[in-house]
Amino acid sequence: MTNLLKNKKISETPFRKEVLAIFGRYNNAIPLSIVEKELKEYNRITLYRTIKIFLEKGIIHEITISGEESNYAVCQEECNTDAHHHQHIHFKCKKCEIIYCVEINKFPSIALPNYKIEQLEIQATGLCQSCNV
Amino acid sequence: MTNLLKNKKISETPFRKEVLAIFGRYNNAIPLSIVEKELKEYNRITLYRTIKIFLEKGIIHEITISGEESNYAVCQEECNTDAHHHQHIHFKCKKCEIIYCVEINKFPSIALPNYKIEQLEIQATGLCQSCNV
DNA sequence: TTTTTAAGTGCAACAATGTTGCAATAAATA
DNA sequence: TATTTATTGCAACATTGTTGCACTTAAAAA
Ligand SMILES: [Zn+2]
Ligand SMILES: [Zn+2]
Ligand SMILES: [Zn+2]
Ligand SMILES: [Zn+2]
Repeated sequence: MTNLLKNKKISETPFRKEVLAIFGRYNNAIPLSIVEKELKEYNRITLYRTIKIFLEKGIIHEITISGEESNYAVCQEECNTDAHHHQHIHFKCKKCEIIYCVEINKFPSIALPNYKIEQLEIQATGLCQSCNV
Repeated sequence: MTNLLKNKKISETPFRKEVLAIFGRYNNAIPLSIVEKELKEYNRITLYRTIKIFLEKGIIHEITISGEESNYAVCQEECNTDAHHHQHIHFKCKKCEIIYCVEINKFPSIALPNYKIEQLEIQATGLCQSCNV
Protein backbone atom coordinates (compact mmCIF):
# COMPACT_ATOMS: atom_id res chain seq x y z
CA MET A 1 0.00 0.00 0.00
CA THR A 2 2.79 2.41 0.91
CA ASN A 3 4.71 1.99 -2.32
CA LEU A 4 1.51 2.65 -4.25
CA LEU A 5 2.31 6.34 -4.25
CA LYS A 6 5.77 5.74 -5.65
CA ASN A 7 4.37 3.32 -8.23
CA LYS A 8 1.96 5.96 -9.42
CA LYS A 9 4.76 8.51 -9.49
CA ILE A 10 3.55 11.02 -6.99
CA SER A 11 5.41 12.31 -3.96
CA GLU A 12 5.06 10.27 -0.83
CA THR A 13 4.05 12.75 1.85
CA PRO A 14 2.89 11.99 5.39
CA PHE A 15 -0.58 13.30 4.65
CA ARG A 16 -1.03 11.23 1.52
CA LYS A 17 0.19 8.13 3.31
CA GLU A 18 -2.28 8.79 6.08
CA VAL A 19 -5.22 9.22 3.71
CA LEU A 20 -4.24 6.12 1.79
CA ALA A 21 -3.98 4.18 5.03
CA ILE A 22 -7.54 5.16 5.90
CA PHE A 23 -8.81 3.78 2.60
CA GLY A 24 -6.76 0.66 3.28
CA ARG A 25 -8.44 0.08 6.60
CA TYR A 26 -11.84 -0.29 4.92
CA ASN A 27 -12.81 -3.05 2.57
CA ASN A 28 -15.63 -0.99 1.14
CA ALA A 29 -16.09 2.41 -0.41
CA ILE A 30 -16.19 5.37 1.95
CA PRO A 31 -17.31 8.99 1.61
CA LEU A 32 -15.13 12.01 2.28
CA SER A 33 -16.93 12.53 5.58
CA ILE A 34 -15.46 9.30 6.94
CA VAL A 35 -11.97 10.21 5.76
CA GLU A 36 -12.38 13.54 7.53
CA LYS A 37 -13.55 11.89 10.72
CA GLU A 38 -10.58 9.54 10.74
CA LEU A 39 -8.06 12.31 10.26
CA LYS A 40 -7.43 13.98 13.58
CA GLU A 41 -6.58 17.28 11.94
CA TYR A 42 -6.33 18.19 8.32
CA ASN A 43 -6.45 20.99 5.85
CA ARG A 44 -9.63 20.99 3.80
CA ILE A 45 -7.92 22.19 0.63
CA THR A 46 -5.09 19.71 0.87
CA LEU A 47 -7.59 16.92 1.32
CA TYR A 48 -9.48 17.98 -1.80
CA ARG A 49 -6.26 18.11 -3.74
CA THR A 50 -5.21 14.73 -2.40
CA ILE A 51 -8.49 13.11 -3.44
CA LYS A 52 -8.23 14.80 -6.82
CA ILE A 53 -4.75 13.52 -7.56
CA PHE A 54 -5.60 10.05 -6.22
CA LEU A 55 -8.48 9.96 -8.69
CA GLU A 56 -6.36 11.26 -11.55
CA LYS A 57 -3.57 8.78 -10.94
CA GLY A 58 -5.90 5.84 -10.61
CA ILE A 59 -5.21 5.25 -6.95
CA ILE A 60 -8.86 5.49 -6.00
CA HIS A 61 -12.09 5.60 -7.97
CA GLU A 62 -15.29 7.46 -7.32
CA ILE A 63 -18.73 5.91 -6.95
CA THR A 64 -21.59 8.34 -7.44
CA ILE A 65 -25.16 7.50 -6.66
CA SER A 66 -27.84 10.06 -7.41
CA GLY A 67 -28.70 12.25 -4.48
CA GLU A 68 -25.94 10.83 -2.32
CA GLU A 69 -22.50 11.77 -1.17
CA SER A 70 -19.74 10.45 -3.44
CA ASN A 71 -17.88 7.40 -2.22
CA TYR A 72 -14.31 6.41 -2.89
CA ALA A 73 -12.47 3.11 -2.97
CA VAL A 74 -8.97 2.00 -3.80
CA CYS A 75 -8.36 0.86 -7.34
CA GLN A 76 -6.75 -2.20 -8.76
CA GLU A 77 -3.08 -1.85 -9.54
CA GLU A 78 -3.69 -1.71 -13.29
CA CYS A 79 -5.71 1.50 -13.12
CA ASN A 80 -4.09 4.63 -14.39
CA THR A 81 -4.71 8.23 -15.35
CA ASP A 82 -6.40 7.36 -18.62
CA ALA A 83 -8.40 4.31 -17.76
CA HIS A 84 -9.79 2.32 -14.92
CA HIS A 85 -9.71 -1.43 -15.39
CA HIS A 86 -12.19 -2.75 -12.94
CA GLN A 87 -14.10 -5.96 -13.36
CA HIS A 88 -16.43 -5.30 -10.52
CA ILE A 89 -19.80 -3.85 -9.76
CA HIS A 90 -20.78 -1.36 -7.13
CA PHE A 91 -23.21 -2.77 -4.69
CA LYS A 92 -25.11 -0.62 -2.26
CA CYS A 93 -26.83 -2.38 0.60
CA LYS A 94 -30.29 -1.02 1.33
CA LYS A 95 -29.99 -1.94 4.99
CA CYS A 96 -26.50 -1.05 6.19
CA GLU A 97 -26.06 1.46 3.34
CA ILE A 98 -22.48 0.39 2.76
CA ILE A 99 -21.18 0.46 -0.79
CA TYR A 100 -19.03 -2.48 -1.81
CA CYS A 101 -16.83 -3.08 -4.81
CA VAL A 102 -17.75 -6.65 -5.66
CA GLU A 103 -15.54 -8.64 -8.00
CA ILE A 104 -17.44 -10.53 -10.65
CA ASN A 105 -16.00 -13.13 -12.97
CA LYS A 106 -18.47 -13.13 -15.82
CA PHE A 107 -19.27 -9.52 -16.47
CA PRO A 108 -22.54 -9.20 -18.39
CA SER A 109 -22.51 -7.82 -21.89
CA ILE A 110 -25.30 -6.08 -23.70
CA ALA A 111 -25.80 -5.19 -27.33
CA LEU A 112 -27.77 -2.27 -28.69
CA PRO A 113 -28.55 -1.95 -32.38
CA ASN A 114 -26.50 0.83 -33.99
CA TYR A 115 -24.73 1.72 -30.78
CA LYS A 116 -21.14 0.76 -30.13
CA ILE A 117 -20.79 -0.10 -26.48
CA GLU A 118 -17.24 0.11 -25.23
CA GLN A 119 -17.65 -0.01 -21.49
CA LEU A 120 -20.26 -0.93 -18.92
CA GLU A 121 -20.62 0.29 -15.40
CA ILE A 122 -23.01 -1.48 -13.10
CA GLN A 123 -24.52 -0.40 -9.84
CA ALA A 124 -26.60 -2.85 -7.88
CA THR A 125 -28.77 -2.43 -4.81
CA GLY A 126 -30.11 -5.03 -2.44
CA LEU A 127 -28.83 -6.80 0.62
CA CYS A 128 -25.16 -7.40 1.30
CA GLN A 129 -23.59 -10.58 2.65
CA SER A 130 -23.89 -9.43 6.26
CA CYS A 131 -27.44 -8.14 6.02
CA ASN A 132 -28.81 -10.95 3.83
CA VAL A 133 -29.57 -13.38 6.65
CA MET B 1 -46.91 16.19 -21.13
CA THR B 2 -48.95 19.03 -19.66
CA ASN B 3 -51.24 16.82 -17.61
CA LEU B 4 -48.19 15.07 -16.18
CA LEU B 5 -48.08 17.61 -13.38
CA LYS B 6 -51.73 16.98 -12.50
CA ASN B 7 -51.20 13.22 -12.72
CA LYS B 8 -48.37 13.48 -10.25
CA LYS B 9 -50.51 15.69 -8.03
CA ILE B 10 -48.48 18.85 -7.97
CA SER B 11 -49.67 22.35 -8.84
CA GLU B 12 -49.49 23.26 -12.47
CA THR B 13 -47.66 26.57 -12.55
CA PRO B 14 -46.36 28.44 -15.60
CA PHE B 15 -42.77 27.92 -14.53
CA ARG B 16 -43.14 24.19 -13.98
CA LYS B 17 -44.86 23.81 -17.35
CA GLU B 18 -42.03 25.70 -18.98
CA VAL B 19 -39.32 23.56 -17.39
CA LEU B 20 -41.20 20.40 -18.28
CA ALA B 21 -41.56 21.62 -21.85
CA ILE B 22 -37.80 22.05 -22.10
CA PHE B 23 -37.23 18.45 -21.04
CA GLY B 24 -39.88 17.44 -23.56
CA ARG B 25 -38.04 19.12 -26.40
CA TYR B 26 -35.03 16.87 -25.92
CA ASN B 27 -34.96 13.15 -26.48
CA ASN B 28 -31.91 12.76 -24.32
CA ALA B 29 -30.82 13.69 -20.83
CA ILE B 30 -29.80 17.29 -20.22
CA PRO B 31 -27.90 19.06 -17.46
CA LEU B 32 -29.21 21.98 -15.44
CA SER B 33 -27.04 24.34 -17.47
CA ILE B 34 -29.09 23.62 -20.59
CA VAL B 35 -32.36 24.14 -18.75
CA GLU B 36 -31.01 27.46 -17.54
CA LYS B 37 -29.95 28.49 -21.02
CA GLU B 38 -33.37 27.70 -22.43
CA LEU B 39 -35.21 29.67 -19.80
CA LYS B 40 -35.10 33.34 -20.72
CA GLU B 41 -35.30 34.43 -17.12
CA TYR B 42 -35.71 32.43 -13.99
CA ASN B 43 -35.19 32.36 -10.28
CA ARG B 44 -32.31 30.11 -9.26
CA ILE B 45 -34.01 28.94 -6.08
CA THR B 46 -37.30 28.17 -7.78
CA LEU B 47 -35.47 26.16 -10.39
CA TYR B 48 -33.72 24.10 -7.72
CA ARG B 49 -37.01 23.48 -5.99
CA THR B 50 -38.66 22.56 -9.26
CA ILE B 51 -35.98 20.02 -10.10
CA LYS B 52 -36.19 18.66 -6.58
CA ILE B 53 -39.94 18.12 -6.65
CA PHE B 54 -39.77 16.68 -10.18
CA LEU B 55 -37.26 14.15 -8.91
CA GLU B 56 -39.31 13.36 -5.82
CA LYS B 57 -42.52 12.88 -7.75
CA GLY B 58 -40.92 10.71 -10.40
CA ILE B 59 -41.35 13.20 -13.21
CA ILE B 60 -37.66 13.21 -14.03
CA HIS B 61 -34.72 11.07 -12.98
CA GLU B 62 -31.12 11.99 -12.40
CA ILE B 63 -28.12 10.49 -14.15
CA THR B 64 -24.84 11.00 -12.35
CA ILE B 65 -21.50 10.21 -13.85
CA SER B 66 -18.39 10.68 -11.73
CA GLY B 67 -16.76 14.03 -12.19
CA GLU B 68 -19.53 15.36 -14.39
CA GLU B 69 -22.52 17.61 -14.10
CA SER B 70 -25.73 15.73 -13.26
CA ASN B 71 -28.11 15.11 -16.12
CA TYR B 72 -31.86 14.82 -16.02
CA ALA B 73 -34.40 13.09 -18.22
CA VAL B 74 -38.15 12.58 -18.10
CA CYS B 75 -39.37 9.39 -16.51
CA GLN B 76 -41.77 6.78 -17.66
CA GLU B 77 -45.34 7.25 -16.51
CA GLU B 78 -45.08 4.43 -13.98
CA CYS B 79 -42.39 6.13 -11.93
CA ASN B 80 -43.33 7.57 -8.59
CA THR B 81 -41.98 9.00 -5.37
CA ASP B 82 -40.94 5.64 -4.01
CA ALA B 83 -39.61 3.86 -7.04
CA HIS B 84 -38.43 4.40 -10.55
CA HIS B 85 -39.43 1.70 -13.01
CA HIS B 86 -37.07 2.10 -15.87
CA GLN B 87 -36.00 -0.71 -18.14
CA HIS B 88 -33.29 1.27 -19.79
CA ILE B 89 -29.63 1.96 -19.58
CA HIS B 90 -27.84 5.26 -19.60
CA PHE B 91 -25.57 5.58 -22.54
CA LYS B 92 -22.99 8.32 -22.78
CA CYS B 93 -21.43 8.90 -26.17
CA LYS B 94 -17.70 9.50 -26.02
CA LYS B 95 -17.83 11.67 -29.11
CA CYS B 96 -20.89 13.92 -28.88
CA GLU B 97 -21.01 13.54 -25.09
CA ILE B 98 -24.78 13.27 -25.10
CA ILE B 99 -26.40 10.99 -22.54
CA TYR B 100 -29.26 8.88 -23.79
CA CYS B 101 -31.82 6.79 -22.00
CA VAL B 102 -31.85 3.68 -24.16
CA GLU B 103 -34.68 1.19 -23.84
CA ILE B 104 -33.56 -2.39 -23.66
CA ASN B 105 -35.80 -5.44 -23.88
CA LYS B 106 -33.69 -8.11 -22.23
CA PHE B 107 -32.17 -6.46 -19.22
CA PRO B 108 -29.11 -8.42 -18.03
CA SER B 109 -29.20 -10.10 -14.66
CA ILE B 110 -26.31 -10.99 -12.46
CA ALA B 111 -26.00 -13.22 -9.44
CA LEU B 112 -23.57 -12.81 -6.58
CA PRO B 113 -23.13 -15.51 -3.95
CA ASN B 114 -24.64 -14.44 -0.62
CA TYR B 115 -25.80 -11.10 -1.94
CA LYS B 116 -29.43 -10.40 -2.70
CA ILE B 117 -29.57 -8.17 -5.74
CA GLU B 118 -32.82 -6.28 -6.06
CA GLN B 119 -32.04 -3.71 -8.69
CA LEU B 120 -29.45 -3.02 -11.35
CA GLU B 121 -28.47 0.26 -12.85
CA ILE B 122 -26.33 0.26 -15.93
CA GLN B 123 -24.28 3.00 -17.48
CA ALA B 124 -22.63 2.42 -20.82
CA THR B 125 -20.13 4.43 -22.79
CA GLY B 126 -19.18 4.22 -26.44
CA LEU B 127 -20.54 5.65 -29.66
CA CYS B 128 -24.15 6.61 -30.16
CA GLN B 129 -26.28 5.93 -33.23
CA SER B 130 -25.35 9.26 -34.83
CA CYS B 131 -21.64 9.07 -34.09
CA ASN B 132 -21.18 5.37 -34.85
CA VAL B 133 -20.74 5.71 -38.63
C1' DT C 1 25.38 14.10 2.62
C1' DT C 2 24.60 18.53 0.99
C1' DT C 3 22.72 21.33 -2.58
C1' DT C 4 19.46 22.14 -6.05
C1' DT C 5 15.09 21.55 -8.08
C1' DA C 6 10.48 20.21 -8.15
C1' DA C 7 6.34 19.30 -5.79
C1' DG C 8 3.11 19.74 -1.90
C1' DT C 9 0.95 22.46 1.71
C1' DG C 10 -1.61 26.21 4.03
C1' DC C 11 -3.65 30.63 3.90
C1' DA C 12 -6.74 33.97 2.05
C1' DA C 13 -9.96 34.98 -0.98
C1' DC C 14 -13.23 33.62 -4.11
C1' DA C 15 -16.79 30.95 -6.98
C1' DA C 16 -20.32 27.74 -7.45
C1' DT C 17 -23.91 25.11 -5.62
C1' DG C 18 -27.50 24.17 -2.64
C1' DT C 19 -30.63 25.38 1.57
C1' DT C 20 -33.96 27.81 4.80
C1' DG C 21 -37.34 31.23 6.89
C1' DC C 22 -40.57 34.30 5.68
C1' DA C 23 -43.68 37.43 3.31
C1' DA C 24 -46.03 38.05 -1.07
C1' DT C 25 -48.39 35.82 -4.67
C1' DA C 26 -50.78 32.47 -7.33
C1' DA C 27 -53.21 28.01 -7.79
C1' DA C 28 -56.53 24.72 -6.17
C1' DT C 29 -60.60 23.84 -3.69
C1' DA C 30 -65.02 24.72 -1.62
C1' DT D 1 -66.20 34.21 -5.83
C1' DA D 2 -64.14 33.33 -1.31
C1' DT D 3 -61.12 30.50 1.26
C1' DT D 4 -57.44 27.48 1.78
C1' DT D 5 -53.19 25.67 0.37
C1' DA D 6 -49.08 25.64 -2.27
C1' DT D 7 -45.57 28.20 -4.87
C1' DT D 8 -42.48 31.95 -5.62
C1' DG D 9 -38.84 35.42 -4.72
C1' DC D 10 -35.91 37.63 -1.58
C1' DA D 11 -32.33 37.73 1.83
C1' DA D 12 -29.27 35.39 4.23
C1' DC D 13 -26.70 31.50 4.99
C1' DA D 14 -24.26 26.76 4.50
C1' DT D 15 -21.60 23.68 1.96
C1' DT D 16 -18.52 22.40 -1.50
C1' DG D 17 -14.92 23.15 -4.50
C1' DT D 18 -11.20 26.33 -6.72
C1' DT D 19 -7.10 29.52 -7.43
C1' DG D 20 -2.84 32.44 -6.60
C1' DC D 21 0.87 32.84 -3.89
C1' DA D 22 4.34 32.32 -0.34
C1' DC D 23 6.37 28.80 2.41
C1' DT D 24 7.79 24.23 3.35
C1' DT D 25 8.93 19.63 2.30
C1' DA D 26 10.26 15.78 -0.73
C1' DA D 27 12.90 14.11 -4.59
C1' DA D 28 16.79 14.39 -7.57
C1' DA D 29 21.35 15.81 -8.58
C1' DA D 30 25.83 16.84 -7.30
ZN1 LIG E 1 -25.68 -4.50 4.45
ZN1 LIG F 1 -15.23 -0.01 -7.11
ZN1 LIG G 1 -22.66 10.67 -30.20
ZN1 LIG H 1 -32.88 7.40 -18.05
